[in-house]
Amino acid sequence: MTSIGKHATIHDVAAAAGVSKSTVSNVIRGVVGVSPETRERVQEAIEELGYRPNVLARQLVQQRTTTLGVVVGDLGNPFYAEMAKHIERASAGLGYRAMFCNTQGDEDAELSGLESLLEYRAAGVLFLSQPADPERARSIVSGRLPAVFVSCAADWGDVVSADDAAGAELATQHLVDLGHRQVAYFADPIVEDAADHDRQKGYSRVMESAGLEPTVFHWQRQPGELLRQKRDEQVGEILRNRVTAVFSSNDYGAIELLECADRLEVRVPQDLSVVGFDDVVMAGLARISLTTVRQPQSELAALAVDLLDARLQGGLEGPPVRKTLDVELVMRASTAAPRR
Amino acid sequence: MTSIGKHATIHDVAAAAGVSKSTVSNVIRGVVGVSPETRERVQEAIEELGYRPNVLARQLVQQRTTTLGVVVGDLGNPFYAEMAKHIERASAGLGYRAMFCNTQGDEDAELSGLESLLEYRAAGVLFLSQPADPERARSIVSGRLPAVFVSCAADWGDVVSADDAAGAELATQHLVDLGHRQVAYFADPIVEDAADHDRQKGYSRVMESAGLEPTVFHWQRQPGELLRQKRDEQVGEILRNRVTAVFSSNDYGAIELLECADRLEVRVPQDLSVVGFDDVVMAGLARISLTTVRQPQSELAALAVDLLDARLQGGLEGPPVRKTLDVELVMRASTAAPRR
DNA sequence: GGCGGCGGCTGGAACGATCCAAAATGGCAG
DNA sequence: CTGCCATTTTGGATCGTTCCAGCCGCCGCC
Repeated sequence: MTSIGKHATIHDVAAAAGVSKSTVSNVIRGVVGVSPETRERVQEAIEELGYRPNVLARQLVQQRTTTLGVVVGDLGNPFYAEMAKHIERASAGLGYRAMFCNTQGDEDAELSGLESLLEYRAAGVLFLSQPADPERARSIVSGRLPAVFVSCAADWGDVVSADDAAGAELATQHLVDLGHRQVAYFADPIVEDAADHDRQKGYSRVMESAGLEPTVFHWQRQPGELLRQKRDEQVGEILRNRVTAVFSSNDYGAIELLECADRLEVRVPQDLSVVGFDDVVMAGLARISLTTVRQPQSELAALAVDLLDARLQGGLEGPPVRKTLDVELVMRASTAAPRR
Repeated sequence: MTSIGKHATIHDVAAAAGVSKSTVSNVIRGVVGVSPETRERVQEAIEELGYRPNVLARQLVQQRTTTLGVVVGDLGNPFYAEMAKHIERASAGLGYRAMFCNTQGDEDAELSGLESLLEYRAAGVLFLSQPADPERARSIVSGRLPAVFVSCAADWGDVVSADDAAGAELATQHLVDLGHRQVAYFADPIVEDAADHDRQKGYSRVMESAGLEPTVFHWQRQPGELLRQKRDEQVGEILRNRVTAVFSSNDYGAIELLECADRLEVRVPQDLSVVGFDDVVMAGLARISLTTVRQPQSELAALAVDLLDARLQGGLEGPPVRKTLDVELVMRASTAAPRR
């Protein structure tokens, strides 16, 4: 084996069809002004040789690529994996190819990923999560490539996000309407980014206008997997503070919370109501049945790619743009009125 | 904005440092025989201009790329998403970049993805799931690029997989040891590939040597999302057949089964024991707590990339190789002895 | 019959790197 | 002062495309 059989070039096709390479080029690009017979002959030669144009050479001479860099925090997190899928599909739909950089929240991985994207002359960059090192990321990308932030934010690129504040208000209001007075907010366990910030604000607003006191908790960030016990302690702590409902910055954290509750034999929703944010597929499983705020994932992805495309095509100029999509509260079995 | 600020080239650096482009090339490639002072000067110019070598140009002249194509069925399926993450990491470790093609089980998407990989002159292809159209995939890839099949199989490329048969035996034996007599096998809902086949064989072997009759079920394949009701009917059907335990081809299907059971108010594990295969992260959640067979995902990924690297470096020649990794039974709360 | 116009085709210069052969430089011995 | 060798540097060919300017031959018109 190992016969990595060399690829046919445009010259080979030209020779086989008895025309010049320019004509072959005209045929594959579908320009007008090639006679039907010639076109036919060239197509046959292409078929015959299994010729595929070399994208590298094309992009080199054209001075632009159709590669979109996608920086994603953790493909193991269902929300990101689902977003990645949608981004990939949206990119392909507009003729782009997505190149993923999974950073695992690691600054070095993020930086080398970004450098690599520059070396590949990516046409633009999509951030699916707040950069771990925003300053360096900015200095590497800004001014060179257009950047779009999806479900996170920075002032040096376009932003596409769900209406985080409104979603948080829906979620919090839902808990307040159920009769909860002690409602806590749990920040994202990994990165407390702009999305997190807006959700927290929405939460606080509703709490205050209901005359209640907002309480924000932060997961104890620990390296490695040892955080389980730490988390149980934390959750035990908040329950002792007579918290009866929690709004978590996202489903990932909410499901983590359900885990803790199960271990501590705290019943959900009887002893504790939980609301998440994202509506990942898992949240809809009967065993999880998490009340949450649905983000329109595929619309977010499509809009983000459209925006990047507009920047690249020159259809959009000027300062960064900020687009917000509506969200929706999905009520499931993790919320109920507090026990008297 | 839109100032997609042109990238500096090797010429710009050469001019800035007052040397020839060859010298700059020598510096960035780290070849010996460049005087320290010159090296220093060039490094400064590179820094100054924010220069990054153009990978496209390099790969064009070198006639090889470091791009690995990865064909994956559904990034929304946690097993694939987790594998994708590991593949990405393993690739980066050996200096490759992964390019994902999410096919969503669609033949057209798969074919255009593969064509695209050829156009990018990918160095090799990794299949994370059996191709939807094996014949065409073969004709496009085989003989041109080395291919590695991870957790699936084909005779025209190297195969890296968990010991599917042994895992299936562990799982089935576990159920038999618990006292189950009516143990059914559920095939993969999406693709019944080579991995599925081996698992089924392992299941049958244990059943027969225990003097029990193997019963294989196939999920009713339906397009769209209308299958929920269909599935409930199916599961109702098998329970009426007095099946007390099910071994599912993978966790995805097993979790689907748990869903049905919950809807039908069939208690797991009291009325029905369920074992999966893969040990996706979700299976370990307290709410799911699925007994399953753990596949060593990161080892599989690392081995697959190593193998592809060996093929590319010429360290491995000859006919396709088949590597198998050991698996392990993880006992959780979805299995118990049958009720009398 | 000459000539302008046009459709169809072609040659060659880019693009930005690598890498080899050859040239420049410099030190030292005869 | 010359010749020789080792070290450092350089020019140029090359990779596979795109795309522009120009060429060729044919047709019709005056």
